[in-house]
Amino acid sequence: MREIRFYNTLGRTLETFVPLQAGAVQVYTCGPTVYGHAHIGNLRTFVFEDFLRRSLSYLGLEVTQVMNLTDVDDKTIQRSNEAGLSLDDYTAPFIQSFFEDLETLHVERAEHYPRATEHIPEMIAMIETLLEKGFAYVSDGSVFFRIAADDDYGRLSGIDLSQQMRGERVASDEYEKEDARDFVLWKAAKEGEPSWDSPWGLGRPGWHMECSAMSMKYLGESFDIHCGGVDNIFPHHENEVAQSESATGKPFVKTWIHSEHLMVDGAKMSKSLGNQYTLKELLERGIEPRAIRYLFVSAHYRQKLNFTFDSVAAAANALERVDKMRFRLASASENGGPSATITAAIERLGQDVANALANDLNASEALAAVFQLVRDVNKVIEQGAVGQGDRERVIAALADVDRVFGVLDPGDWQQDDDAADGLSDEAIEGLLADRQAARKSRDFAESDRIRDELQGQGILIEDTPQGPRWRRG
RNA sequence: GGCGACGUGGCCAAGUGGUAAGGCGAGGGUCUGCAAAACCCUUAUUCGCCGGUUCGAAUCCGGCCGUCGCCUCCA
Repeated sequence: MREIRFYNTLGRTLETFVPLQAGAVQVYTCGPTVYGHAHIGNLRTFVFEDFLRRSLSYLGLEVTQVMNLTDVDDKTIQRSNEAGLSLDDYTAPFIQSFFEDLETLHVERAEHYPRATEHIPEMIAMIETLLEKGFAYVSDGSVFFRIAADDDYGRLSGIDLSQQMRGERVASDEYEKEDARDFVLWKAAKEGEPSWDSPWGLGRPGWHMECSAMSMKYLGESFDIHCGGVDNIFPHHENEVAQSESATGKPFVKTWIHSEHLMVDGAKMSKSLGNQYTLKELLERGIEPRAIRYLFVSAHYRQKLNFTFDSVAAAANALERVDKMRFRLASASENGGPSATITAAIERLGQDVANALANDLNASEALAAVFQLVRDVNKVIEQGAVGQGDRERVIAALADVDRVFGVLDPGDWQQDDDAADGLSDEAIEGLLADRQAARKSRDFAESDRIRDELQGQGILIEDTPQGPRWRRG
């Protein structure tokens, strides 16, 4: 098996990745908090995690992925109250919307999507363990993690809180903490809030606790990879490490992989700038989900990616380059045996893609390999040297690497209504025949009229020495 | 203030000590009735700036300039 290297936030180095169990890999990915529709920044992260999942699988590992749904926290509670709905009724449409977005962007399903509200007993059990071991304390019906008891707190994020806040004893909100640095594991219920019964009275879990308890339930006390956006490094993931390792005495996560943020027009997305697009808003503006996925996948995950309408347009054009090669190939005639050039190009593609992915998911290099194939195949087509079985072999090679990218086959992204409206194949063939007749009699006004008519219907025509070809654009 | 990331052609972007991938865009050519498509060629002697290490640096070290992120619940 090829050596896989990842950049581990824990230690901030590129290191060889060796799964805890040979041949299998466990991945926990922080999911959405379902108080609203996901914005495209959230979706970049989810698409990246999908890319990671597909890459691991492509490299021969069996993946078990868990993505949590945070369906109880300050925001979900506040907004459900404002809406006059129960927590479940309030979050349900956003959960549905989240899954629709994933589907639109062809994100593969994770193995588990645990919901916080369905794992309260596991969280309570873990908090009890922390209390028993002296890593937590109860205060006014809430439970806090005692950071002073955790020697290596700050290992993941590199933040040294002792310099900043130790001993200040700040009362945060209405909760009383021993130390300003301490974070909440269990929040006592306030008036009118949804709550669960616990040894400390009615309340609800803290956010960090949700992820620790659910990841351990599905992946065990120690597992391979934990992902999330960079903003989660501190405090969320730092706190997960603290509470998890304090509870079990074992290493929690081997490799932490964090993806950078999506920017919009060069700025961080924010409500005030009005650049917090949802996927549905972009679709309404006529942007193809396929181009969005390509854009997200084409940049390195640890690099900020600037989303602009120009950049999605460029992404769409890049995809078109692959589509056009496919199109030309499909109508190329076979001459002689398999092309040695194509054999070599296919061999090289597989190697280059796998190597690029194994090197900290270098998507740009992997895609460069795809375009290398496109160039090589184009040349063979141009030379009329496409041989027996070459067309199928190239399509199969593309399909093989597309297990990772999930964008290369336009057929996968066809709108249902595409074939329904517009001209039938037979009608198009008929018009093309008319056009050929007009061309033959040098009636170019007529032939151009037919071409324009077809183009008006979204049918693209290409004339070749072997005759015209067409496709739906 | 603390911690961290980044600055590569018109735009996007790879590169982890050996002499600048790839995509978009642009220009020229071939082909074509004209287009379109494709193919070929061109588009960074240079990688923010200044020093240093080295036979050799975009890649390592130091300084400076600039952009950005995190610093208690935002992917």
